Amino acid sequence: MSHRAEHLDTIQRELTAFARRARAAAARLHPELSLVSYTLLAHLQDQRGCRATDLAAHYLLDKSTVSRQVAGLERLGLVERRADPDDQRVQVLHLTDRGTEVLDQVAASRRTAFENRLAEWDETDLARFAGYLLRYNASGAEQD
Amino acid sequence: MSHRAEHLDTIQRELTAFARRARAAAARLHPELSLVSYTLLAHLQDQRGCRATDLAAHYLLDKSTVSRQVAGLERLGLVERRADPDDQRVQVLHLTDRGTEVLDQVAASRRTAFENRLAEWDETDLARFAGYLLRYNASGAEQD
DNA sequence: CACTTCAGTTGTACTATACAACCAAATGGG
DNA sequence: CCCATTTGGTTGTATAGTACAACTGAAGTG
Repeated sequence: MSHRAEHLDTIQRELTAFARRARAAAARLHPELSLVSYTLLAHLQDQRGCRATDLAAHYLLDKSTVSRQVAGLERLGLVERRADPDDQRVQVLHLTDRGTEVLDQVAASRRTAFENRLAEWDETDLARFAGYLLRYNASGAEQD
Repeated sequence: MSHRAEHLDTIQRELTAFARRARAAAARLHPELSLVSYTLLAHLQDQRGCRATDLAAHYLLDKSTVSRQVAGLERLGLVERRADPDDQRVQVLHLTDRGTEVLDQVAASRRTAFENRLAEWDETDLARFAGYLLRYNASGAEQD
């Protein structure tokens, strides 16, 4: 096998291994906020509110899935729905204060976990690794 | 925020985004073999057979989960159980010919997907990216 | 030989997810 | 202006993956 093919295989294998473990690991670290909930909240914070449909489109989830996730987050008091004056069908989703608080806390603890894990890496390697991940994800967002 | 912290945030965000999408993407590509089944089969091929308990330990899965996954793979005719002459409790799992065939086929198609996605990358970047992923996964396998 | 450990299965429950059917609001062409 | 279509969202139903706990049977150990 060529070097190139070996690298491709390694990348495939290691990304797969990571994907397999990530959800469970996130759940162990934060039983109160699944990986999906976390990303939805983070997106709401980022966008300063958006519609359920936007979340579904962005994360390639079915609208029913988003509907139920949002319902759960609302039940937990982390998200609130506001009417859109221009379109009565639309609910604009926003983080509540509590939602912001929980999200910040979970984000901080995740950040700490990453910091520990990557403590030995020098800045050059971190920068390159971050760059590669961005590049990888930006290439076929539609595929995986 | 320091550069270092920014890189850490990017890595966190991009790995999270990847993890969120990977399962669904794998399922779309191969409805007949989920990401989990695929990794279990690959492990069996790699190890030339092993016990259910080994799979559970290696992938941090509950033994009941593995038991059901294996049952499914056996039902599909991809895996067979052999008695361990030295220990009547143990079932040594092996790929069947059909299992090898299906695994090779799926692996090839996954490889093609990765090749397409990474077609523009030069070999140096591939090698570095592969190295970083290995290093990342090798640091806290127990965490995530 | 009795107690404990180990491999694996089964019962039960929960989460994430999809697809399809549905409802209500908005929009656009006759 | 009205009805057909589109759009945003919910609900019913089904499936997969997972965990935990209770259990069975075999192996090891005092």
